[in-house]
Amino acid sequence: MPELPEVETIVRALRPGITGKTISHVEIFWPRSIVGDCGAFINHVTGREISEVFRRGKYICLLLDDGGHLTIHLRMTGKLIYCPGEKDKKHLRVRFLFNGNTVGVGSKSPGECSLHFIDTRKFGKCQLWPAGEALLPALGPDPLDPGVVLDVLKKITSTRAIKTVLLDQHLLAGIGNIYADEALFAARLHPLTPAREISSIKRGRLSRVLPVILAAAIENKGTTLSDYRLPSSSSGSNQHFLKIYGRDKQPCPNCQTLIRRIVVNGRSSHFCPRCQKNNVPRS
DNA sequence: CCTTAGTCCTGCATGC
DNA sequence: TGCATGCAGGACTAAG
Repeated sequence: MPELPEVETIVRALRPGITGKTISHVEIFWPRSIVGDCGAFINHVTGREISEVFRRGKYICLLLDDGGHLTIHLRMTGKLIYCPGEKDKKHLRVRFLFNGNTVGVGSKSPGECSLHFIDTRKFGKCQLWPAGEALLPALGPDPLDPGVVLDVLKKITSTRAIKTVLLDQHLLAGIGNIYADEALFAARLHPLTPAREISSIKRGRLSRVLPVILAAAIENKGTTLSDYRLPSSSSGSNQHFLKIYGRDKQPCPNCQTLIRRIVVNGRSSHFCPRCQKNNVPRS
């Protein structure tokens, strides 16, 4: 599942390839991949030049030359792939064709390239935000911005589990299941710890490790567990460095105690029962 | 304020 | 071997 580091990796790869290019054609193969009316989407987007490519939480954002934005959320299985040929036709949902003066990646002719939005489970969404309309207004601040995580954690008065809070995109934008578990392990916090009961020492610890873990994952070009790929269709390598996520019943890298998996807020959560002690009744 | 269940989907794992 | 079942999961919505 693409989270902040995966989306950041994709944005960095996309930026030199499509900035300054014009969207010459859009083809929609699964209409529900578009938020709102498909015809209006095509009409607005076609002929627009890409002014900027950036990330906001888990959203890939394209600033268009008319001041509007095109956002893409990959959810679980979404991918943006340059010129993948015909082999992924089965899961192709939207195809963007670009032309312009910059050098296309994997393109047949100079300045031209196509970008395929491929999404097995069809949960991903493309959305148009007209000029003047606030972009993603409900999204919280970015956990990579200095001081942000500590500020947010300080303000929490909620009794909700810290795992739930980390996944709440209104509070912090971009953290998903993998990096929430990794950060809680590094901070030695049990996922069910009520957020407002976390001591200032542990709050400090969590706010320190979270940006480091995210930055390291970006360095590794993201975590490829199944679907996630770079636009070149190559894999990330951060999966080799995960310490807790997906390691149910395997020994903790710190103390060899067997890692446990529980469900918090409907999401699977992995933790070490010894390193991540619980103040709360029950494991 | 909060939590839970349902919705969207498909591929893969499980069980008989 | 084949078929049925169920599970995962990000964000949103409705219900309690």
